[in-house]
Formats: sequence, structure tokens, C-alpha cells
Amino acid sequence: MKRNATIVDIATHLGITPSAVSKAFSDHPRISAATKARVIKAATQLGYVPNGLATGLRKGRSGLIGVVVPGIHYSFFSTAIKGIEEQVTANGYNVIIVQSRDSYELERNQLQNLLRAQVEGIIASIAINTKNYTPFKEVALRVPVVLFDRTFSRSGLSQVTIDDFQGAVSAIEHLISMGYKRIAHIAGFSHMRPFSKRIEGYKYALNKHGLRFRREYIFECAPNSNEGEFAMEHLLNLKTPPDAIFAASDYLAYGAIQVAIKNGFKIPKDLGFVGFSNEEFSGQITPSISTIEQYSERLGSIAANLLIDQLAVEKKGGDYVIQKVVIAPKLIVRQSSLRK
Amino acid sequence: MKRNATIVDIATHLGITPSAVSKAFSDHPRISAATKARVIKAATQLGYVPNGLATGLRKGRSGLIGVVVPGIHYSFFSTAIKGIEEQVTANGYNVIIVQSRDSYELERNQLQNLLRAQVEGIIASIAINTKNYTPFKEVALRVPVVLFDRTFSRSGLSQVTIDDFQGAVSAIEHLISMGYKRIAHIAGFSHMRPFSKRIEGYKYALNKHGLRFRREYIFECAPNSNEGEFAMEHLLNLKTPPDAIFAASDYLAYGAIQVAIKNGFKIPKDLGFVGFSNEEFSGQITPSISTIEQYSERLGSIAANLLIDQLAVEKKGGDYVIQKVVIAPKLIVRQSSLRK
DNA sequence: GTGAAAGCGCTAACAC
DNA sequence: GTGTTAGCGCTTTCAC
Repeated sequence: MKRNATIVDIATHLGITPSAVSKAFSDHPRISAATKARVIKAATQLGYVPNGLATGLRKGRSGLIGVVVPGIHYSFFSTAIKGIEEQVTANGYNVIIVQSRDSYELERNQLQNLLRAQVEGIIASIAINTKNYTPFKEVALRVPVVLFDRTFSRSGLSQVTIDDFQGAVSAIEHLISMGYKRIAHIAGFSHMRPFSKRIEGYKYALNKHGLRFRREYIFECAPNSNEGEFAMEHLLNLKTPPDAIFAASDYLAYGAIQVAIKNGFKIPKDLGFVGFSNEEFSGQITPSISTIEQYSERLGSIAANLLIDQLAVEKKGGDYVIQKVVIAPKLIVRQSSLRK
Repeated sequence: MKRNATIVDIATHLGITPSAVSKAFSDHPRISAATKARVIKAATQLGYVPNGLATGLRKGRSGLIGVVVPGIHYSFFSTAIKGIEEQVTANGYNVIIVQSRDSYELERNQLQNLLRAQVEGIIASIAINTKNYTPFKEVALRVPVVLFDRTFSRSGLSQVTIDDFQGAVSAIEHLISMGYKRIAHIAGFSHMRPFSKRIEGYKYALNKHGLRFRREYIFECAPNSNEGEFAMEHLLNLKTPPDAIFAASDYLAYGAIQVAIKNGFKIPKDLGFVGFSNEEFSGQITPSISTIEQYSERLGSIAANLLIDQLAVEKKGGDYVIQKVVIAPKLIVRQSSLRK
């Protein structure tokens, strides 16, 4: 590999000093246009690429934003990252992405990695078993931190979430409007914020519309389709089985629907279903699944904006101001719940 | 934000010199165990995090690997990135990810960004309209480059691809074994390597089994479901319509299937379908789509390994050795083609 | 077993 | 309009 040309190479090549070259690049007002032109020319000739490490070290800023997600392959996160990346690169930063693989320990390590890389800020969605937010608080003493989607209830950190409570309420009210009366909830892990909020919304909506809340109508599990099948079998075996299901994810809904069909139920006639997240497949399968759109890309770009604003504020010596943004989800009605 | 503690802070705190501290951290043999212990202790007390920019600048290595993909939200790429990330972090690197958004210009810019960040190597899948590989060749003069999936035919760069040719052959032979005789191909863009190889495989397999190749049975288009619908309408309007379709993506297959159903065809009885990529939805919809598994995560980790090996070789002063890895895809038979 | 000193590539006062 | 100089935080050779 050939050694990279430096500012010194350009300077000697041109018979001027490194500092003049540096100033030329940053379009310093007191460098003559002629010199600037010569510098640019020499730079392309020599294949000069500025050394970001040196610039970063000298300026005290790396131009890097760190992103921590449980797994990049989940469509929700990869879409959010798309939003983050686009916003962040538009502002002259690069994004360095790490996965926690839903492990608390790995998450801590990865945060350290990011700090070592001198990221100027961190956008994160926490691991599934992370209950302790001290590592994040400690990191936040050094660089601004914005959490998204999977956040802590009261960590005192900036965050952007979708209104999971409201999403649940719309789902339930939709089911009620379709005439369903015994609505069960296949929930995710109740200790995780998005899921706990959906549970709250479920209870609230039942209560608001005078429907009885039955403890046995809530089934907590991991949000995948296998667990959805399992949950549905359980619910169908109850003395009074439900006539509609609000599932905390489309995967759960999908699994549940398969079991319902296998047991001879007609959808949406006998049993109605609403999922959550609007996964790509939800609109394509039969029956298509009613769901709640989460606007994940938007979520990512908002989180990025929050961070970038924060960075700009601090550069001007301003204070860290915690912001909590909540975005409204949208009900999408499809075959699985549309009965008339 | 509090100023980060440096090695100098630790040194003065302990009444020793920065160089001793540095050596203590790198477990230098001539530093006493006692001093090492004191340094570690002071470091945690002061909340010391090494400055990666400084280390990188001094050592001439950033510990960063750059990844360029058309879009991180495509499940194929996000899964590949998962493979890359895990392999790369296991070897002490961080990955910095950029998107080309399938634009040749943005791709060039992003490559420059990565070089500026002093990445030690680059793993990339090229943009859809990138036909000129000079930017990649130039980059490869500075840091090792490994291409995956979307590569150039003869760029002289290391690459890892799946055997698209073989994938196509298995698809066609499977359709033939199911008794289909007039097999059409809804192809992707023929200028892109994966798609061109699938076209070649299609032709080869027809020929091998004595089936006539008809020019009008190949329909080139963008690999999404809308275009799949369009292609299918076109094919059904031919004088001799096909009785089976090999689609270059599951999205194409999905669109085509919808049109076939709308036109009253029974699947797989009247028309058989095989897609490509094994997207998540392909196994979940009805009819489920036969397809070719691409092992995208494995693809990513192999690409990462190639790069890491290369890096290790060069560190020892070895030569850049181009490697081309091809991994074998796997036919997955589902309802859309399984007729008896 | 520890210290002194130089330097990675760049920037930014300040000088002239 | 350009040069001089110091230094960002760290590593590493060479002293002692």
C-alpha cells in the first residue's frame, strides 16, 4: 500500500509551508486565490486525502456518531439506522454502528469502544435485558446520548419513542368498532418500555369502553411467531376464549393467525387480529394483517436531529437540555380485522 | 461535558511520567507489576478512556473498517452487515457503515469519507448504476478492498459472491423435474453481476436439458414486485405463454404470482414459480415461494475474514493477493413449484 | 524499572 | 499573504 501524501508533501512540492497549505484547504481569507488553486491542483496530483485522525485529534472532534442497536438485521432497526445515517452524513458526520446482540455486557463494551473512537454523540436502543442505565448515564457525562424506541422509563436522557400507548388504544378501539367484545393481548416482555406501554394502552382502552379486563387475556412472551402460536393455543383453551387478538408484534400476530386457521376459525369473521410494527410481510400475506405503523425511518432521523442539535448547542457553550419526543403511530386496517 | 482524562493526568496523579503510564497499559515487560496496578486503579478512578484518534495517529492504524452498501435497510445487506460486524469486532476493529443509495456519485464521496476516516480496509457492494470500477481500484491502492455480492466482472479486486449461475441452474432443473416445459425468466438488470450470472445459468440449464431457449421468455427489469406484475402480464400475453417462471428475486416472483392468480391460474398446477434470495416473507405467504437461499450473513462474515486476513498478511509485509470466493446457494422448495 | 524526547498529521495563534 | 511555532494524546526508541 502506498504511503498517503500529507500536507507536508504538498508544501514541499510547492515550496511553501504546511500551514499555508492547511489554510488554503480551509479557504482561509488571507491566502491568495492563486496559492489556493496551486494547492488544490497539487493535492489531486498527489492523491492527497486529509488524515481524519490528525484533524480530529487537533480539533478535538472526530466527526463520528456512534449508534448502538440490539441487532442490525431486524428490519425495524435497519430502517431506523437508514434514517440516522442519512441525517448524520448530511451534517458532515460519519456513523459507526455497533450491535449489542441484546446482551448487557456486550452493550457496555460497545459503549466503551465508541468512546475510545471519540464519537461526538451516541444514539442507542437498549438491549432486551438491560435494566440498569448507569452505563448510559456515565457515557452521557462525556457525550450527548439520545435513546430511541427501547428506552428507560426515567433515565433523564433524551429519547424519541413512538406513542406505544396510543398505538395500543387505536388498535383496541378499532377492534371494538368492528364489534369484537372479548379482546386478548399477546404482549411482549413487560419490562421493556414499548411493550409495557402497549399493555397499559390495552387496559386503558378496555376500561374506557366498559369492557371487562381479564387477567388471563394477557399473555407475555418473546415477540416472535413461534411464541405467537403458543400463545394462541393457550388462549383458545381458556373457558371463555377471546374473539379478537391485539398482538404486540406482527410476528406474534402471524403465529397466532396460523393456529387460529388450523383450528378452523374464519378470519376476520370468528376472530379478529391486529399486530404491531407493519413488517414488510404483513401486507403481503393472506389474510393481510392489520397493524400499527411505527415510522421507524422517521424515528431514526428524528433521533439524529436531536443529537445534532444538541451538538450544535454545546459547541456554542449552551447547556444539555433533555428532550423527549413522542411520535404518533398510525393504524393500518387490513383483512385480519376488517369485518362487516 | 467534562474533559476526558488523559495519560498525562494519570501520570501527574501518580507522580510518574506519561511514558510509564503508556507502557503500563500495553503491559510492557519492564514496568513493575505494582506500577501497572496503580495505573489501572488511577485510570478507573479518573474515568480514563484512551483516545483512539491519538493512538491511531501515532500507530498509523485507526482500527476502523469501512462498509459501503447501496442501502442498509435491504434485508440482504443488513444481514450481510451483521455478519461483517460480528467478524470485524471479534478482531478488534470497529465498522463504519455508509450508504451509496445506489448512486455512483454518492458512492465515490462515501469512499473518500472512509479514506479520510483512515479506515484500514473496505468491504463494499457496488451501487446499481456503477459500471466504472476506477474509484474502487484507486481506493484499493491505499487500503485492501473486498467486494461482495454486487461486484465487477473483472476488476481484479478480491470478492465474495454466491454462485448465482449454479443457483439459477438448480432452480431450472427443479422446475424441469416438476414437469414444467416452457420456463421463462424474469431477470434483474443484466449489467449487474448477480443478475447476469442468473441469466447465464438459466440459458445453460435449458440447453443442457434440451429445452428450447426463446428470446421472448426473458424479461429484464428492476427486481421489485411491481415490475414482477408487469413482467407477468407481458409473459401471459405471449402467443405461447410459459408454464413456469424463474424470477431473479422473491419480490419479482411475488408480483408475478399475484398476476397469475388474478388471471385464474392455479399455482403450482398451471404455473410454477421459483424466486431468489429467500426473503423473510417468502415462506410465510400463500402460496409460499420456492426460492434460492443466499446465506447473506455468511457472505458478510466471509468477506470480513478475507479482509482481516489480508490486513494481517500486509502487516507482516506480505503481498496483496486477490481472492475470489464463491459460495454455493441452496434450493428451497415450497408450494409455488411443488406439483406432483 | 522508569524517564526524556521526538513525532504521527494537522491547525491556529501570533509574528512579520 | 505567508511563515513560525506549539501542541492535540499517544507511542516508542534510546538513555540511565
